[in-house]
Amino acid sequence: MTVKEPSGTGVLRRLNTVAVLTAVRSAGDAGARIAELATDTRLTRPTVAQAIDDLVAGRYVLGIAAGSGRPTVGRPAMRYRLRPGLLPVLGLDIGPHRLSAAVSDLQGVRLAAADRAVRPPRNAASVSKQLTALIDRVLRATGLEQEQIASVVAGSPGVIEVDEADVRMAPSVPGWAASGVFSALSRRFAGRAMVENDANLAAVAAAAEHPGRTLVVIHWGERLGAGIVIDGALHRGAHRAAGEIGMIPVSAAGVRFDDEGRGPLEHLLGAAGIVANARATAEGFPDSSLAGVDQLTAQDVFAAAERGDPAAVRVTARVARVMIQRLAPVILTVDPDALVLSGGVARAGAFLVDQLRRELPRYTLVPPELQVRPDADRAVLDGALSMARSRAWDRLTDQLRNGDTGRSPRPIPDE
Amino acid sequence: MTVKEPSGTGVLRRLNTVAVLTAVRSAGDAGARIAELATDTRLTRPTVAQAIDDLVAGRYVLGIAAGSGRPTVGRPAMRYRLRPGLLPVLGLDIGPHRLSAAVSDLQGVRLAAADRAVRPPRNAASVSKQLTALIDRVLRATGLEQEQIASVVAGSPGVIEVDEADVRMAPSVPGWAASGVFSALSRRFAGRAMVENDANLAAVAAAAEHPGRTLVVIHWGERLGAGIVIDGALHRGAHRAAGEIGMIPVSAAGVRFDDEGRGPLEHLLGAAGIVANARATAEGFPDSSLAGVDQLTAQDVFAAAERGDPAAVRVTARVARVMIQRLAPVILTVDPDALVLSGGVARAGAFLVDQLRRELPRYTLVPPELQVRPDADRAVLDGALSMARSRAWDRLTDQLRNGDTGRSPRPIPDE
DNA sequence: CGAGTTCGGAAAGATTGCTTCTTAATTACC
DNA sequence: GGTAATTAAGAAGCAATCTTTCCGAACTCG
Repeated sequence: MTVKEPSGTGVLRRLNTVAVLTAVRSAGDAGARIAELATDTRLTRPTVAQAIDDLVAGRYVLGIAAGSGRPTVGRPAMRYRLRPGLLPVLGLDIGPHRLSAAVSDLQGVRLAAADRAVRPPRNAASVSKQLTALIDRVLRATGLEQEQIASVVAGSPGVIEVDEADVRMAPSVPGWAASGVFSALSRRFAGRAMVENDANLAAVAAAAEHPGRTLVVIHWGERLGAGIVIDGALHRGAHRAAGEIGMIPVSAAGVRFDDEGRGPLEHLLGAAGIVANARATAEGFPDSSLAGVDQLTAQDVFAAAERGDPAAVRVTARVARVMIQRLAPVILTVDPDALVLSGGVARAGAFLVDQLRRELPRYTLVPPELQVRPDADRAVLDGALSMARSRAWDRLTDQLRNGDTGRSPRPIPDE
Repeated sequence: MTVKEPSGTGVLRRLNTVAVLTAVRSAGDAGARIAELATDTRLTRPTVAQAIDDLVAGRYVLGIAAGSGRPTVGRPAMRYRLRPGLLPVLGLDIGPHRLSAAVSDLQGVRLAAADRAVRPPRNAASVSKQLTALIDRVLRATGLEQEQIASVVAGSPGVIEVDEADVRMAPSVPGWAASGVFSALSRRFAGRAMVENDANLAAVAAAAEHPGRTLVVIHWGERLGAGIVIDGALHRGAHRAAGEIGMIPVSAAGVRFDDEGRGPLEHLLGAAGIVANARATAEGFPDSSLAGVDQLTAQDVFAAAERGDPAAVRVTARVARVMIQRLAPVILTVDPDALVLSGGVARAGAFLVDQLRRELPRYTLVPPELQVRPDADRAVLDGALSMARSRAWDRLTDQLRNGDTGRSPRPIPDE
């Protein structure tokens, strides 16, 4: 709708401004001197200085007097860094049992965080209300208005389909009315909110630690999903259904959902499936510590295996073998640098992981490295923040690239 | 090693020149008028004219006088198109039984093609010699010197590993000494030659017909492999081993190679496996047309199934079911727009394809469209040419973007 | 053959980045 | 404590580019 878009020497200036801003960003908290930015961007010093002036005027960049420490000869240089608090973003983890929220700025500094259990009823209206209260709480903690939030990303289980700002969920977590929650969210943060599969967000969190690599990130807990990262970028698939490994068929029956809406492999290897397996196996081992236990969790099974309990060892070994066997086609297809284990099972302990490592070479051509993310329960929230930061950054650079030089009007609201 | 690289207003000009060249390219054979290019590139007419002058001087672009047809009011405009014959590239398909070669220009016009059977012995020296003769033949047919070939891409079965211009082949096609062949090739076309897995090249050929889409391209014949195309780009994997679906394990035994170097699924569903399966099944059907046949091929089995032969129907249905069942994890992982069938089996006939289509929804969450490429045997060569063109184009635009404006020196050798 | 239309070329104006020179601020050394 | 050395920052002149604008060229239509 722009009336006209002349692309004269102005584009060059804007391009250079973005290049300088990018260089400033990658300099991190310590900031960078103009001379350093000049070599990084392959621009000359006066050009960089010009761009920096604009960026400082636009309140994107902060100049810090040399003063502190670092003894050098010559006149001390000003250093420039991204303004702390620039582009605050909101990340959400909307699980069936727990809601988490956090705010960070573009540099990744966490400004506030909060979480709470989901109280019944779990219908859309109720959950939406609880989420709103949680968001209010974190915003109040940061002192930010919701208009200042540059981007919002929410994670939730299930296949997420987006149709013109409306969100539907494919079968998963029965009764889990995420759809209504998300439409409320996108009303509140118009144009800035998006939803993403929780396994995908866990993958984004892992991708942030392996920039540019190719990963298969297994989100393994009550449910089972995978996030596929190709050369550092999340792969969503043509229908936003990539990585749905919980649906992998394990028999000729094909894809069926169990009573809880779980796919075949998810049914077999999800936490519930592992417990069921353990119960059945324990019957043959009367003196196993698993026998006759009432409240059994997958954690208990893995812990018992690590202690050497024979039934638990048997179950765990079988789980590992089946998992790798069924995962083999995924690994052969993607050929990742690493296989990352996230989700609740990632805290399972060494025995399961050792078993997985042992089985990997048997079923794959080029076994990837197996890594475990211990902070599994924070992965989704971390990924949401990471993705929100990316989106905010992309929008900012796009803005600067075409039109808004950042120097004159359009003041950024103060913190 | 460039002494210095100032990036003044010159970069802007080079950027615009590339933009104009890209617009000219996408205009195709008909060419485009300067005014059209101006709107396409969002540049002004004088700027485009300037760039066109440079490009014509650099012999990248050809101006064609309006003359022919197309009656319009006003002064007829010059039209500009890529110079025919610009950046000739060589594509090769180096199979165990047959060598194919073709030359095309950047626009995809095929300038020459030739192929020949591989004569024994099939060692590196012998095959290399035969390939050299074939290349000489196509080059002679085009009248080009080998220095004028802008890029060479060769396809061959097997996992291909490149180490500093040296090529090794992972186990596949025993005795198939492609390694030596490729090092000879890269000596001849220094810096311009590369090798690629044949399944990957078939995928590239399919990708060219579905720009920007996500595809799983099954290369199914004597051997079994897949090429993964993500958003239009070939995905090679971290170890260049992506899409090796022939290695998918079909039993707890894991990945084993048979006597012919085939992986488990390849052993089961490759052409040889299908024939073996048919032989075994036919024993229970004495009046089947497959019973007692000496020289049986997979083609024969599928043709018989189409005629309604009960043994053949049974075998084909089973093949289809096993294939989709084993392919399900791949599809669930990638979530492609389409599943493309290429290779010899793609000519199998309607019955197999129908069976495959029928099984797809049973084993996948979002069944992709199943497409068949009938020109399966040309797919590898087409893909090689397509990839070679991409590489030549990328190198050209890179050159133009930094340094070589294309206007003054550096004359392109005449056709 | 003239009016209308579109294309192609050229000159003037404006913006940008580069080069170079000069001034400023700090440390090292005598 | 003063001077030399060193590095940073600012300013002016220059070269290159794109844009705007104008005018001639070429062709069709009536």
